[in-house]
Amino acid sequence: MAKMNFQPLYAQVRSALIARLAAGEWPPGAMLPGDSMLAAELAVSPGTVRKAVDSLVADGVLRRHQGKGTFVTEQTPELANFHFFRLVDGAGERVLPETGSEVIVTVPAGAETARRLGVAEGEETVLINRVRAIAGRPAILETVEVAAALMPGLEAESPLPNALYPHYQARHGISVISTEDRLRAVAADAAAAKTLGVPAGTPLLMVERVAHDLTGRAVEWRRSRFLSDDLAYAVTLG
Amino acid sequence: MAKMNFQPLYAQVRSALIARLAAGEWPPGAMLPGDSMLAAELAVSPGTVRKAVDSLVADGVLRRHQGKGTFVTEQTPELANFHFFRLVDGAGERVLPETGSEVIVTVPAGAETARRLGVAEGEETVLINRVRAIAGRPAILETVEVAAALMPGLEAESPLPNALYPHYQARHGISVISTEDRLRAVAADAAAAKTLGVPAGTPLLMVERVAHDLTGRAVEWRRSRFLSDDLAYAVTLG
DNA sequence: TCTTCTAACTCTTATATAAGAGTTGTATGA
DNA sequence: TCATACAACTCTTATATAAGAGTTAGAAGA
Repeated sequence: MAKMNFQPLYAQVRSALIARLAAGEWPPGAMLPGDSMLAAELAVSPGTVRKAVDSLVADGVLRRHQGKGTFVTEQTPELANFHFFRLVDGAGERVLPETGSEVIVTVPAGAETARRLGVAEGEETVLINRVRAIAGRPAILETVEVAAALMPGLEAESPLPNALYPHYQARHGISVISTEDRLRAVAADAAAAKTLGVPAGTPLLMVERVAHDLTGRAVEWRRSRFLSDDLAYAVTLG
Repeated sequence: MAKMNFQPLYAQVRSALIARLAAGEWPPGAMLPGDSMLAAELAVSPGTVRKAVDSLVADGVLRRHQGKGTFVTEQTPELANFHFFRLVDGAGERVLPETGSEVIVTVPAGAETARRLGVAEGEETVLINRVRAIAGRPAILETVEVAAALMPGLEAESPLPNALYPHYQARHGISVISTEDRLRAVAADAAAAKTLGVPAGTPLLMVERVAHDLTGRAVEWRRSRFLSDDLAYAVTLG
């Protein structure tokens, strides 16, 4: 029976768990102590632990398996594609991108990048330019920016895998759990048109994304342009 | 201590509540019996009722107010705009549309409309064509289709309010609680370009949407085209 | 009449307990 | 050695209880 200072107990337990997860006490894929074990350790009732863990499961940070235990969600290409890659074809079936060309450079952060990532302007940033293909046809132009200090050595890790979030987690301990996406329609400029093999001015679906980790920190700023004649970005609002 | 046949008890309670809500036993804005009252009525424990109601609150069907009670969510223009209208301006601030012209006709359902709405091809459908403005400038072209049988008299209710979902609920007892949106980039055709005051071929953000009510039924098929030079569709994935 | 206090109701948080169901490793027996 | 049974652990579901906090209406007093 701990007293509640500012937040309810279960929210405090949740915060404590997030802190320990962020500190790496339980790496991705690891099993947490059982509910009753955690409850004893934190001196709260099992029901309160369960409520806190439930919220982390809802956020995708943890997952439970009856009879086995509670585990830290491990980013996999499948999971990342299912959760954060929303493209479907004309029939509504999900499509997966294939790797194309890739150029990685380190540059000082521009004004917008600095604002999106919450770093100082001019700070070192790794910039990744990729072309990705759908069904063998170049269809996605992607620009990814990450603070260099956050993921040291990223520039040297080329070629990067198709799904970046599992890579961030496995190599840099950064777990992306949510994104803020903003979608617009833009016209293909000359360079984009040439790369995608379409006329200049062709409408492209632009997705601007800021990705956040489990502490809420912005960790990636990404702009993707999609050839959307047969592709669409699908999302459910509820 | 009822035995669980197929589903856990709390899921059965949830289904029972949905059925009674869909039957109109508690109209929008009405207050439900208290948790303990419902528990006694359904012969389950208060904790089980709470779990069922919690899930309906999470789905936006109900909302709780400490000290007051649990209420059926009432669609309001504010709520509908906040939940289902995702446009933001360049600064990330939400924008609200203004009403423009509107044309309503009744037509037989085409193949795609029939498929989206789950009705037979050729069935009577109310078709609404609207132009909506942002900051005084025509910026949205919208085509809305609804099965005529679902909302009798809709055609005669012109002019319709800006937010349609509150109108569906208030006048036809249809509560939209989720949508499936698909976004693409398209080029403005001659007619669209003229209406929006831009050159033909200007990229437009196309949002195709199927709206569902609390029983999961498809109730509206909508296509909106947005002038997205200063506007974007914002969504959070988590 | 008006203000204040109280009672009764609501949801919220927290605890304790128990039985069911799925998984895994170990001990037992053939 | 091998197969089976069991024990110990996990999450899941369900119940019961209690105290805290917010709201509202009405009773009591000035």
